[in-house]
Amino acid sequence: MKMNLDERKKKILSSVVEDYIESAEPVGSKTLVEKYHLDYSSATIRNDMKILEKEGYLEQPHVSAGRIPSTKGYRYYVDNLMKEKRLSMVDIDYINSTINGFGDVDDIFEQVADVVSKILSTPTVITRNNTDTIENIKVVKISEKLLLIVLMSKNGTVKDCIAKITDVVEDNAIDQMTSILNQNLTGTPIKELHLVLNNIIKKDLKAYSGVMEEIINSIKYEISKDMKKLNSGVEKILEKPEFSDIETVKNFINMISTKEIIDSALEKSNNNKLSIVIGSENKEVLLNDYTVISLDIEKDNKYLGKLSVIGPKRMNYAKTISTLKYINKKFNNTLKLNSKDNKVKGDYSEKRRK
Amino acid sequence: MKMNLDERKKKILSSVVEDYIESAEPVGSKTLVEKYHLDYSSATIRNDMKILEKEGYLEQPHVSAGRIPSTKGYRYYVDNLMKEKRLSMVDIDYINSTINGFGDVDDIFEQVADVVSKILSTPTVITRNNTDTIENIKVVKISEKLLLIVLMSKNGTVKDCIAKITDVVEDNAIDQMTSILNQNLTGTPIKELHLVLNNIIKKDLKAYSGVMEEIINSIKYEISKDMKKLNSGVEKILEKPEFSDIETVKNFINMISTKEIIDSALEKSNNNKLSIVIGSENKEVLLNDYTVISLDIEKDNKYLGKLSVIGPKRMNYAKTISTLKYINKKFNNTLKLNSKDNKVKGDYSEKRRK
DNA sequence: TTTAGCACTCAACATCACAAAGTGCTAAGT
DNA sequence: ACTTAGCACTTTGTGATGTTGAGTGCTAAA
Repeated sequence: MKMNLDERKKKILSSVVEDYIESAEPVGSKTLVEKYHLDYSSATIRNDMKILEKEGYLEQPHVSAGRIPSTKGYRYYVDNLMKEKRLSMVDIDYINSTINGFGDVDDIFEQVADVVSKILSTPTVITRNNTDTIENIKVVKISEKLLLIVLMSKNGTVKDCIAKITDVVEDNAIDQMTSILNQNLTGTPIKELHLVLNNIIKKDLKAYSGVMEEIINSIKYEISKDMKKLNSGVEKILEKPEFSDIETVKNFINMISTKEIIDSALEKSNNNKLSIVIGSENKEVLLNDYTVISLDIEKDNKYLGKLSVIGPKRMNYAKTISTLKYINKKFNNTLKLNSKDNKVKGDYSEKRRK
Repeated sequence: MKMNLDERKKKILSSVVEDYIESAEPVGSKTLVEKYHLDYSSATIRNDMKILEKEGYLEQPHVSAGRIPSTKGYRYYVDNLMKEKRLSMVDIDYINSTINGFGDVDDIFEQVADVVSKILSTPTVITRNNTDTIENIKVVKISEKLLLIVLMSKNGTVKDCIAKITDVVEDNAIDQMTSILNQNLTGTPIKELHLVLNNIIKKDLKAYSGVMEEIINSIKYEISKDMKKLNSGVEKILEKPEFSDIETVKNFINMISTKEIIDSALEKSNNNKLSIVIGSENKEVLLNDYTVISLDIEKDNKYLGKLSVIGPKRMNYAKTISTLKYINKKFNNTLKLNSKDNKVKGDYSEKRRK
């Protein structure tokens, strides 16, 4: 049930939001008249601001201060008032020169997170989708006592780990183990791998159990590494004026260091590819002063993971959104480039999918 | 030219350091008499403290405050007065249950850094030695369009990366490339790999240049990833009272986010395996309020890297040192365990060393 | 419906006084 | 010659008080 604001109120709300995003100071009626060329007197603006406050779009820190946007105010601004902004050439160049397509999907995620963090001066978090499934496993003997195990996932991530073995293993034993692993694990979601591995060791592989146990333990260790990665950018966000209070800083650092909070922040909240969760829209109370903007990364309609930006409610929504939209395009191109190569000159991707 | 302190002065200095480490408050003469059972009046203590201050062991924040240790004071304490403390059973258990020996040397470094960070509530930094040399390279075809390149180093680190290729490559071409890579790269220090790779591509490998270029680019990307890794623990250190000032917090976060500063902090400063650099002994000015304690990790007299702890000057030296010493032992056992296995039942390590 | 004018409120800052902690020095004690 | 009691002195921290300035809400007039 959204109130229909008249044009003047929209202009006022939008100006308050934009001024506050820029200055971090409560915005007064006089500032608005002077800076935003509203053709009304400050008294008129004041009346409207009062109404906007009653309707819940604005808040007043105290009676003799200007107004700041409420969560509802930011929401209205983002949904109805904000003008899309083109990303600057500098930023575009920076993105293009940094995303180089080396490495697997994981590596590209990290490169992207790093770029975004730099452009927006804000911490970013990568969440990889753990519903990804195992596509193929290879075991390679790299020396007498070391096996390299390579796990390829359906969505193009390659994980690998080293198993140290104590017994001498014949090449054909390795081949057999590899094929048994593949028979059992192909199609298994990575997050269930743990269970399936335990079953294998009990059921099928008594014969090789010594070596197999090493292999399985190594895989377990590898997949236990976290799928979420905080890409710092913390040092920059601390320069913003909302972090002039020591408690805020500590709470923030604590928050982004706490896995559970980040988990909850990044729960999928709607079906948009670009999700914006503002202030108190966050379920997690500690996040109520922050905004989390997440971009879902997909490939061939498969969800690969997401890239999230965490900042104060007073973040530059327009720039953040245009950056993420550009990144999305870039990401698709980088991934598609890989696929196209495969389709044109060989058939890695088809093969993987069959 | 170290002044010889008499017993009473030693006791006073040691008590001031220990009380200040515990309380973070300047220590007064009365506190010393009461809490540390010095059998002298506060006036006597005051006289001695004055002398200790004149000699540079103590400082006074202002005239009506107690004393705090100077860098020289901490140094004297660490070198002459500190009593070694056994690590608690809880901590020992925690270390033993966490360091599991999975993964390669890199992984073990990370596990160790994580444990130390938790036990000491302090940020830790891992520095891997980049004078390590390439021992062996393998190229494995993991699908039509993906090659896995495995780099094994002399000191037991395994790095690997994926190369996406566009041309079909025969198995024997891969074998040839592998052997050319090995001929050229074996013995090359990792930090010079970059240059050598450029030479190879110019000189030897025109024939495979397309594929080879992909391989080489992937290797370059992989080795460009940083050898230093900050293992957070920042959230805990911020709770310490020295971080009640907002500027201190920001400077600290900035400092540990700045690669160059960390680099300089970790420069080898002496020949001890356990190096302790206190406050203004740090070359880097921004580190003058902090102490960096680093443990060199070696295997068979080869320097593998180091594990460093960064904290306020007022850190718990005794506990930090005993933790690191225990970690050193643990680390050696874990590495030796690997070697022993190899010696007893096969010969991976000898082979690698020949 | 808009606006000028004005009384009112509140945060932020400065000023002041005072208590608490701890020193340095002097003079007396051992 | 060393130790100590006693006391004046210094400085920080805290709370009380006053002042300033920004910005509002309301009233009454346009």
